[in-house]
Amino acid sequence: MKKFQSIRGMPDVLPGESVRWQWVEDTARAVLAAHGYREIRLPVLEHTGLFARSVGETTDIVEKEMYSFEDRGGESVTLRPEGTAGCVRACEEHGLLYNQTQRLWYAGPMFRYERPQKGRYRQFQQIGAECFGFPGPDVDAELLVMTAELWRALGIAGAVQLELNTLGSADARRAYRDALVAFLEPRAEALDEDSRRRLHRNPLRILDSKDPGTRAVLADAPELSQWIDDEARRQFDGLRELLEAAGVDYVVNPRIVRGLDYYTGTVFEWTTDRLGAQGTVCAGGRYDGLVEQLGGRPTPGIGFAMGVDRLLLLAEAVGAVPEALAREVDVYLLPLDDDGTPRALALARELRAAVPGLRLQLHCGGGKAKARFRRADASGAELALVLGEEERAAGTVGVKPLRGEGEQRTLAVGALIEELRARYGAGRG
RNA sequence: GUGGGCGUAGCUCAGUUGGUAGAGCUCCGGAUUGUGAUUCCGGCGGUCGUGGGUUCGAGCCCCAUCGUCCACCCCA
Repeated sequence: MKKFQSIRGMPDVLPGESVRWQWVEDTARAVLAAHGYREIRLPVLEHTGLFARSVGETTDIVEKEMYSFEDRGGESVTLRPEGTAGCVRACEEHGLLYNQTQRLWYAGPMFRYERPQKGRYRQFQQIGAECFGFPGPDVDAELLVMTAELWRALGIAGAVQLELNTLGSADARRAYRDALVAFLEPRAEALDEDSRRRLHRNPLRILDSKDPGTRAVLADAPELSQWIDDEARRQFDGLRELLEAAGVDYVVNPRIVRGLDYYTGTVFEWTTDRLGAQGTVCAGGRYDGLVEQLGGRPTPGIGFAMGVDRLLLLAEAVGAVPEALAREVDVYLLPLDDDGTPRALALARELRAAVPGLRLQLHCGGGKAKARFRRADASGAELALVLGEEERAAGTVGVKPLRGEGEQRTLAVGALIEELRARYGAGRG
């Protein structure tokens, strides 16, 4: 019979890997909570129109990467390709932006129909944060300081670099766009094929082209910086001062334009050179017009999203993943024969109740003593708790170290609990 | 969507000019009727990604297809 495979670009996270994901997610959760950000949980499916209107009709994401389909009611729905649009929608729908500010975060899978490659999957995990009602640049700085803190907590601070740019107000951006198109149109034949295609769809992306011919044409092109309005300039300079005061290093990269239409003003990317072509690990920016665009009152906003898949790859590449994650079981309780199962079941329950945080795995599946100890070893546990006929009769437990030196000892249950509390109890060092 | 590399046991991989498929690890059993990891012996495990074609004969050559990896593109 033909076996099924997972859908292309939608990888499984296997046991052994999943603890690493939990480590990244738990660390991020802790940092976000420490900064007063609150979690919002959002659906994975939204009306297709939401993304067309926010991300932009002519962006690559909307044009060719969305998982869109008709539901059974004939309505066009889309598996979310990013989180900001749904977050704004939810905030508006529930009045979260009415005369109040918000600092929010969310996590979950996003979907884009792209050609999979290292660090790029069709279903991928993002953690995002969004702030509403703050004109900046103070929250902008807070967000970036917070991400820098997360990189430190994950042990990847030395492998990432912050790149900043400002796109100016929506009007400024539009004016620059027109000027750029006016400049490039007569020189179109010197551009590469991709850039010619983008000329009327998404001209700012041409600035990012790697084609030598296109780069030569761009050398004399009008620069975005000359179109930046005073307000955006003031914001950007303010942010730079705050970052410098906070000791967060950055470089200004005028080529960062971002691929989603809703960005205005400050934009940023955290990048690394350790992951090949997929070097952006976290990116975001200001989107002061988005709430209004989706039918709300004018509300300033800023946010970012980070790719959990890529952060994990990066942490692995620089050896930042803690060794301690390898052990998922502390102790392995094995009755030596099936007659010991009832007592083992009861003892397991007693120990777990007495030692919160203890990870105790009970032997199941029978077998001879030899096979049981082999399974104890394979579980990764540090200690085997042995429950044979003798121990049962005496009301004791054999305690055998499975790693390193040490002889098997026989302890009464009370003494065992004391020892397990000291070694594995919640809050242990 | 475009270009290229790679698909052999659960895992990592050998496999000669085309001649009926191998190793290590894992797993199971034994040496050890209540003691793992080390040692020794034995065993299970494969429609060689899938479907066609060429050939007396295909893991090997050809075509298609799927998957995967890398780059472009795009982005987190």
